[in-house]
Amino acid sequence: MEENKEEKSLNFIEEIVDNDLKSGKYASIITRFPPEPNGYLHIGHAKSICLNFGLTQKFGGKTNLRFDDTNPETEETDYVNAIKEDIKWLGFTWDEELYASDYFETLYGYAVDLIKKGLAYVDDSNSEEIAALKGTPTTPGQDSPYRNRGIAQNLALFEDMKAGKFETGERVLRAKIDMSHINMLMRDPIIYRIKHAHHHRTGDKWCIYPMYDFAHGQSDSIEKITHSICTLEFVPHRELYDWFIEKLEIFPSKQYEFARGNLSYAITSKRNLLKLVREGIVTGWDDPRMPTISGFRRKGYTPSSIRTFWEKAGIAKRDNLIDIGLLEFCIREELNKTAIRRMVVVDPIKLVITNFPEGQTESLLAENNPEDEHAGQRILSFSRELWIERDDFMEEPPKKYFRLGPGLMVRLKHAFIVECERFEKDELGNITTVFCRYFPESKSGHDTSGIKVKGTIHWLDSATAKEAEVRLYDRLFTVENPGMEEGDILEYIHSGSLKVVEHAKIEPALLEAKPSDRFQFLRLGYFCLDRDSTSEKLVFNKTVGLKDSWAKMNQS
RNA sequence: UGACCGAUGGUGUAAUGGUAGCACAACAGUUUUUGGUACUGUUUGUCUAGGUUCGAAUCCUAGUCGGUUAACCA
Repeated sequence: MEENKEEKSLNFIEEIVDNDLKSGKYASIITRFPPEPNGYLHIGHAKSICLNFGLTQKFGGKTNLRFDDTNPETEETDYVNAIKEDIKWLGFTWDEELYASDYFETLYGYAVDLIKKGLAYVDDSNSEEIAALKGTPTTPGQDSPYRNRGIAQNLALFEDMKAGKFETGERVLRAKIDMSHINMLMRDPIIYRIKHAHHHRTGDKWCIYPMYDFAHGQSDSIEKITHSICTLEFVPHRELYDWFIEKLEIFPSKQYEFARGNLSYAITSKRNLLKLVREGIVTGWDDPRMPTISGFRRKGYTPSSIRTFWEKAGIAKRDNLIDIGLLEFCIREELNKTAIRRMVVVDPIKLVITNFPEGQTESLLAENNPEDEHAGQRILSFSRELWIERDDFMEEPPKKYFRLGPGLMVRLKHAFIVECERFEKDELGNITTVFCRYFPESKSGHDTSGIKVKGTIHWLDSATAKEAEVRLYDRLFTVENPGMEEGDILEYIHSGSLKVVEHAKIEPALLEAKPSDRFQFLRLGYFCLDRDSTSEKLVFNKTVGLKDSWAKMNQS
């Protein structure tokens, strides 16, 4: 009977792996996650991480972390550390921590091999000259005047390059393939360039550095990666990838490509992400509005919600723009089950219970999480003066407004039913105080009043309420696909993406919040403690709002 | 313009020549001391035109549309 649980179909890469294992092509697989340490990991990287590590979790094998650090000018150790932290936080453990720069010596040897085979040459042309002879997709390129140098001279020149006898950019090493090849990448691609730059790991040992195409596939091969998974823009590189492996006669790693995952209302281009940081649009790489892994972490997302999200989004080869609503669904679904409920009033107005004696306090029991009976209870204090949310009162309520207004009744969550008698405004016309009478026999759990109300609102006892800062986040962009928009990305920044509430009223119990805690602020959304919190002042970040069908009803 | 990759409801993703399914979203309803949750139901789809076949989302041909590709970046 329990046999009929449906087997989820494999994605196309899992299918390839499955076939390779079943056919005996490999006894076990090795994958790798190969970030370049020149920026922080974002939600798109998480897809690749989940795929690569997920594959070996599912089929067995190893997954390496390999930093693709072949460009000393942009790469930094700080990024290496941040990347490692993010991967660990996501819940994955790599088998080996490796660096393309570990292979510089080997790679140099491979280049020498190529030269000896007559398959590489040193070119004295500069960047413009090389571009000029490259041709176009429809016209063939032309041979460089240095293309037919002898092997011995190439060997000597390449050694001189390595020895630092030339300036940055003065010479390059090129593979000798075919200047009229239909694939532009095969038109004698540059494989080594001179950069007199300090490398974050090898220091000043090298002044020549391999290009991506002469480092990535070879690194895969050295590590005996069986399935080298990358995104679609590398499809044309595969031909070169295979060519080097064939000519070098090294382990035949295979490259497979999948479509990068794009999230609506977000960008995942490192260039633009860096711009947001540099221009001060956000406070840093881990600003909760950033689509970085560290941003989502600080915003209160859990690792499992991100993993679930990519599981649901799937893997394919077509371009996509995934609704951010799916990610929000994933985190709500998890937090609904696990988050402790607390009451917080973000925009307070006073509510006075006219028939409740002054100076008296009543204690009420409130469940911590209706979805989790083991979450326990807490005690709430109730007295004559309370705080309620400004949104929960209207002077002239429309139909179907199930909250407070002249003559209307609501239940105060975990407490009593109250009926509005009158209200006061200040000289600007803002509501300041609402006066209600309460029904003592309507106490939560002991309600004998027989009164039925449609609405329940949250509240706080003004005598015991504390204060905290609450940061309300909204999407960072005004358009669904900012990356595809014309012009500067900064034109599409949502000015209301952060609203800071300096003095929100909070339950005293919230004072004990720890950094790892996540809460549902009743009727508002999910929140977590921000690292900016101090002992004097707590700061809470909004992770995501609750679904709000009232707001939706009113937006049309 | 060339080459390559792709095209299934609003979005994402299955169906591997044999009943187009799942999730999110949307909509309607039930329950509810969170306008939350849970539950039930509904709407919406194979890019176009030919062909192969008893049978095509799937195979073939052509077209259309979208993406990638002409860095001493990865």
